[in-house]
Amino acid sequence: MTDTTGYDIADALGLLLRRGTRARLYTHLTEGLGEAVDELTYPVLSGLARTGPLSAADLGREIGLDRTTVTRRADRLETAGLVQRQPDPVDGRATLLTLTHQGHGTVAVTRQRFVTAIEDSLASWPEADARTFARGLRRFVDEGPFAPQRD
Amino acid sequence: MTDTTGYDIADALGLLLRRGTRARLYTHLTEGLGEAVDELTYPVLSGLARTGPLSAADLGREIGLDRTTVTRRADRLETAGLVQRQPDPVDGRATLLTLTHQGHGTVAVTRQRFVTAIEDSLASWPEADARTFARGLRRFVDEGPFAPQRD
DNA sequence: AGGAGAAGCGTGTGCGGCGCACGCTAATCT
DNA sequence: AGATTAGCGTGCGCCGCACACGCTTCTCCT
Repeated sequence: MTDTTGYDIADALGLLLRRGTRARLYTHLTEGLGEAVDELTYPVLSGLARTGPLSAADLGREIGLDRTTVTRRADRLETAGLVQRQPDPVDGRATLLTLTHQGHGTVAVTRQRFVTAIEDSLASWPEADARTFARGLRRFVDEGPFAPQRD
Repeated sequence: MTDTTGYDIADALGLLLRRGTRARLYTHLTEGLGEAVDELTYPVLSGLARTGPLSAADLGREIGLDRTTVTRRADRLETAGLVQRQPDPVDGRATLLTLTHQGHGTVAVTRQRFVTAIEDSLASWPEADARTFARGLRRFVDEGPFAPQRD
């Protein structure tokens, strides 16, 4: 019999990467967190959480957006009190984007919601299967064909 | 010790769903297939491949886009010879969007590239592990918290 | 040491994706 | 048959995005 492993994974990933899936996910994760947090601004927020204080240009490189786009999204988040700007003490040209306390809290909430949703869906799995799957997924994503930028 | 399964999966999925990942994937899959096929038009193409001939309105519901957006993307694909319009024989108001022979070919190429990339990245895995992972991923996506629209 | 060029920032502007709203035709329902 | 519903194309307006400009600050070379 022929091996369908690649096709099975392709189907599953295809579904996962669909627009509707992403939209539903964002809607659920950011619900009730204020209108400043949406599918557009969240990557700025979570990028900052990942990297720590960063200039708009650097953050743009990190998340694959133009510097000016990052600036304007950060404007909204700053107005909402989730992000703060401060002059870089080391470089007088640069402005560092930083998460406020509330900003950290917002990221923590969305991340926790994400984890909870995953754990709920894994609740019916034998624990060993769940662990195996988690390890496999991590490996697949980390060394996968299109995951991190290696350049 | 605490269980980190949910966090591991969340991290991996987070990386997978990032903008940059998606962009790199689309770039690779659609390379050299003509400028009509890109991240915007491809969902129309693959949606049609999935469902068969469909009206713009129905296809819009399928892929989560406004009817008019689908119409305009289909215009480009039609110009490029990948999609064809024909009046619905059953409903005089409707226009069915259909893949041309070339359109089917384009979808086949991208899908094959996707499968190949996945299989390449799995080449170093023990075959049993790869199969287990594929089964797990399918299950996770199918019954997962945000996969198919159940409404 | 000082001037040139590079690198940071904000913001004005143009392009393009998106969906609402309009006017139309065809189907359906009473 | 008339009214309502559902399909289509297309003209807007809105907004995300990045390029381009002018400015400040750093860095580097002479």
